[in-house]
Amino acid sequence: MKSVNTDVAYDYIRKKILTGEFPPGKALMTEVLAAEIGVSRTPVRDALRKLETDGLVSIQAHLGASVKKMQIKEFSEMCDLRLALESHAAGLAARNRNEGDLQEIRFALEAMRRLTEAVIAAETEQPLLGELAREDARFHIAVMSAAKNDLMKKEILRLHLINRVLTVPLVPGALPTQKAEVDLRRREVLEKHNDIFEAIARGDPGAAKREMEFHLQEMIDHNLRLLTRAESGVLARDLSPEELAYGS
Amino acid sequence: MKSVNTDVAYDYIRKKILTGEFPPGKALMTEVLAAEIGVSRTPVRDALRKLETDGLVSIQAHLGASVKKMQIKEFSEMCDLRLALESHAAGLAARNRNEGDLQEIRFALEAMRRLTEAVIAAETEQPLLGELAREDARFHIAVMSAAKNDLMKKEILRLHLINRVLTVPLVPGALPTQKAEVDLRRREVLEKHNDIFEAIARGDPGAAKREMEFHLQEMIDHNLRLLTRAESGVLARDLSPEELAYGS
DNA sequence: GAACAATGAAGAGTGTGAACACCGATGTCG
DNA sequence: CGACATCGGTGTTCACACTCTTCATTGTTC
Repeated sequence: MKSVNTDVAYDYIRKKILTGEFPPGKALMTEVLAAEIGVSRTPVRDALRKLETDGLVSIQAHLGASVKKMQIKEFSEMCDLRLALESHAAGLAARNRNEGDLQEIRFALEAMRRLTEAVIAAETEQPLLGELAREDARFHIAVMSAAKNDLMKKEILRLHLINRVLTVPLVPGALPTQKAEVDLRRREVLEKHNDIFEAIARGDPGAAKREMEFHLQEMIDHNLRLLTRAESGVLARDLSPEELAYGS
Repeated sequence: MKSVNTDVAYDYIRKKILTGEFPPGKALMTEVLAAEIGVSRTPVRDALRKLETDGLVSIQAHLGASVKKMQIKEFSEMCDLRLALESHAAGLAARNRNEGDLQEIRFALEAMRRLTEAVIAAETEQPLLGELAREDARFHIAVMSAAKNDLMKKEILRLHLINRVLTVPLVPGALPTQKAEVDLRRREVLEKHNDIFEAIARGDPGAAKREMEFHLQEMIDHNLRLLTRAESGVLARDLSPEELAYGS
């Protein structure tokens, strides 16, 4: 299948969801969307169904579609899934990486280091935070690519996207914290990334897996703490080309 | 969505694929299927799309749908995915299992032990092999249930199904082997299952994970050996209720 | 003169669109 | 407070248009 109009509708709705323009819970009515996009209801229906399998949309018979809204439990389960997959991928990466993979990971890591210091130095962090998050994603994507398992990479990317739809709206200033504390955490995260990189670079699967596992577990705990407190506020960052390309 | 006719079509086609009646590579034409099932083409289309996301069907624009036919590489990647997920789930199971979970796992294990001995004793094994495979599946499903992560369970079940569509056709007598050799392997597999059970029972996540990892890796290697040699022969076993229910 | 490649038409099958049928929700009336 | 009617919206059907494939025919080259 993969027809033109269906793709147009799919890309359109998907982007709106990922940028936060369609917030979790928003009703997605085929007729409205069809008129908005300029196609018939059929390709919109197809697109929604595809988005459902991506995990971005939930659909109930005769009740319509809406942007997926996760419960804490479901979110936590999804994070655990990601932990299992991504740490395994890190182990594979340590085995299968080649020189190009290492370079890509190193680039992302260096960009993160530069941006982290810039963010810590700056007064107003907002614009740089988006960049930092993008480089973070680039790092993780590079690790997955180095694992040389396309199926796994695809699956992890899917989880990343779902993860973002839920966590991005929380980023701004959901939890009131000390800047010094946040800065410390930033440096720790950076060091963790460095540890992961080094384990992969020296070809130590066990260590790479453990480091990634530890890093993700920490991030998950952090996000869960945020989620249990905050519930509103919307701010989206730009997507990396690879993330945008996923599934299309 | 999830409407009646779509579900009917979905269940119909899915069952045909899983029982082997629609072998890998078979073309699935919407019009033919629609007439066969007694509904219109639209719900058939929807069903095929859903089956595509399940990984059982592949669809190309203007070329139609067909039962998924995997390359060795893709199969190997999928197995690795399953390894990552299922071993992680085994670790979780060791943490989260309750008495009921343990009992269910123990039941499946005892049934496997009984059937394994029966198969080894019997001359003509065929009918018992299906039962044994079913109990094997039941064992793994019980472990996943004990992990208390529905998302992960669903994902692993999905992989199990894809796995079966590809491996079941190979089972009969693809690889000519000594009966004594096969019997030895059967006992080893059984012992592995027992090790996994005991690790979960005594609440040792690390051991449970390692045992499951080892067991699956062995199974994967075995299947890959088979796959690289044989290519034909069809024999399907019955599905457990839970496997049949998956996704509906 | 034969073989192969290129081009055209025919056919099969899918993607799309608009109308109809059905279901669930909401509001009103008894 | 409950039952019923109305309405919004989806699921389904059917018909049409389009795309791709395939096969045959023709032209070209060895």
